[in-house]
Amino acid sequence: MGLKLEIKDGYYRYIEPEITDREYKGKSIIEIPDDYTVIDIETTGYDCVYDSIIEISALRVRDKQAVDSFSSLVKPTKFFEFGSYDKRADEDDYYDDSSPAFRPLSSTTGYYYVLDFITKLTGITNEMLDDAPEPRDVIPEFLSFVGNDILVGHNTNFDINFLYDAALSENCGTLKNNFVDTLRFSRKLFPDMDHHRLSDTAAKCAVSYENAHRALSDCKITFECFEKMKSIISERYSDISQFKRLFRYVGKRIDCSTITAQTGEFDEDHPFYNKTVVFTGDLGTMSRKEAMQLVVNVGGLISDNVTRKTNYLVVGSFDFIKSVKGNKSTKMKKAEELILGGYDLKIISDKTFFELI
DNA sequence: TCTCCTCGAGATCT
DNA sequence: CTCGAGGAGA
Repeated sequence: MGLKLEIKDGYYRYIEPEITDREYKGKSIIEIPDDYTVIDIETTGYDCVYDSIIEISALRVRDKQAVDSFSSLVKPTKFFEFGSYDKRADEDDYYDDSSPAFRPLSSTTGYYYVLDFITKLTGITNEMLDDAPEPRDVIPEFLSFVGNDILVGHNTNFDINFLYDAALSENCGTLKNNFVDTLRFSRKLFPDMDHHRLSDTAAKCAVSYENAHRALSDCKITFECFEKMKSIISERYSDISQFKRLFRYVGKRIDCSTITAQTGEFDEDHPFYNKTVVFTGDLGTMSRKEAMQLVVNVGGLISDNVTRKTNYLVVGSFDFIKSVKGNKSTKMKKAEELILGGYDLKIISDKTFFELI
């Protein structure tokens, strides 16, 4: 969000989006440490290129207990020219000219830090930020407070990116810490929940959500949620490796054997009756599973791979499948070989398939 | 059957 | 960002 312009030396200029690879950034890890530091920031918006950090907090935890905290407002590095265009101007919530928070920061400079909806959300006003410490002072303090701890937060990647970039631009060290994301934990532990926002997770964990949306409050909420989730993990799994397995990469496939006919009677003259059909590529309007179901419903057989038993290869589009070499998939090449070898196999387009079915 | 890759869809952070 | 779907290759 925010305008793509920055005021410098009395002029404004457009900010070029910088592409940073954040090469020293830590990894999102699945661990349940008893010693760690919870972090949270408030910002002027979602976009770390156009928005600024306005508050940083951290809560140090030792042996499952909160033992120390850090919290500071931060003077924004980017700001808006008063009255300048913003794409969200049409949305009522974002502007309220009568609100004191909307007043320009200074009548002489005529720009402001936070839009009204951020003040409504966090309670942080332009006036508060006018007196806030500079990032060149806050960022080093923050980095020294967290040290080498594992960082914990809800969707922490958001915070880490802002903080990493801030450390980079203030030239005061690098945020290399690995981090644990309570959002990922919440999704795996409570898969039935519709949403896994911090508020939802707190409700599920019976943690008070009062005073939310100030950085230190959110650290405390996140801390309590994390400890609660840790105890649920200990109850539910005999060791952490079982829990970690939930996050393990699994190449999920449609299990053909689970797709069975929804009717008992088949038309034995149907072109797919008792024929083995294999799909390759994207069918567009229909998912592969649905297409397989149609085949089985007319008495056909389905399989994942082209073999000598295959009778039809249905070819969808490869437009968005970059891993296909030279416009032909392995299944297609194999089918062509088999046809040359005299097997009863036809390659048909998805369009033909839908006509036949 | 397993792993790695790429893509799109959907969700979360302020 | 994460995750699922699906192609490729071992």
